[in-house]
Amino acid sequence: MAAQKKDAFDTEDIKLAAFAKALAHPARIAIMKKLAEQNVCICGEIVDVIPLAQATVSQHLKELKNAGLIQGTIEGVTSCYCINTKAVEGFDKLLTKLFKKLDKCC
Amino acid sequence: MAAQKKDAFDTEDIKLAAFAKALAHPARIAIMKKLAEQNVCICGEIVDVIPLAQATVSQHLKELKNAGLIQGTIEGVTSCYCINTKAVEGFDKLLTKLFKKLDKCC
DNA sequence: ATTGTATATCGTAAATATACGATATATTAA
DNA sequence: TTAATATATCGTATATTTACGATATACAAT
Repeated sequence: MAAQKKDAFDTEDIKLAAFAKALAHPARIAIMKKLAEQNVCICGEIVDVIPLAQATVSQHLKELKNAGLIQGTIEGVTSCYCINTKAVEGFDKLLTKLFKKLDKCC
Repeated sequence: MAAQKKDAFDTEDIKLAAFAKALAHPARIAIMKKLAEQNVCICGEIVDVIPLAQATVSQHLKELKNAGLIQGTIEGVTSCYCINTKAVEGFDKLLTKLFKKLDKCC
């Protein structure tokens, strides 16, 4: 029985694609790196490092947050972001699984 | 000396984002998986497995090709695609580097 | 109370992505 | 040669993304 045309995508593929989409912009990669470097959650120094307007950076932060890759909490007048390790691990897991498949091939 | 605002993104971040973008759609994840499963390069059976019109699948294939993740060659009336292992390895390398950073944090 | 600062959100313009039917192209089969 | 088949490309509609300035919000400092 060969693989048949389905009427929808696998949930796993959708999840992985969503994670990939979250990283599909250099600004968001740079944000993740910055958050990792800082080790502890940092706030809007991110804006100072990303070559985009404050509003745009805020938008990118929101997208990473929506994807679950980062968390944000308000601390007084500032906003603190940090990496959501759990989610990143989930992402890593899905990717490793994919790459393992890819390695077996060709 | 703190990190300063740059006028552009890191080349590496741009590269990684482009790879991520290539996988930022469930159809393209599914295509990669299918190509990996088939082990050898396969042709348009992909169309039979992806829940999208032939033209749309062709478009997604083109994007994966443009990103360098797959290669395509014409074999008579059919078209054969296969995974570009070199590129996938490059992607994996960049990602591993990123995730290593992320793991150190929080 | 007023001012300043950090950040999010709004409104919006422009670019890109997604999807599909229709069509073009190229090869094989009859 | 003609017909059938596989696939790419075109044209196009719609949705989403990206970016920015302007504005709102909310706290801190004066």
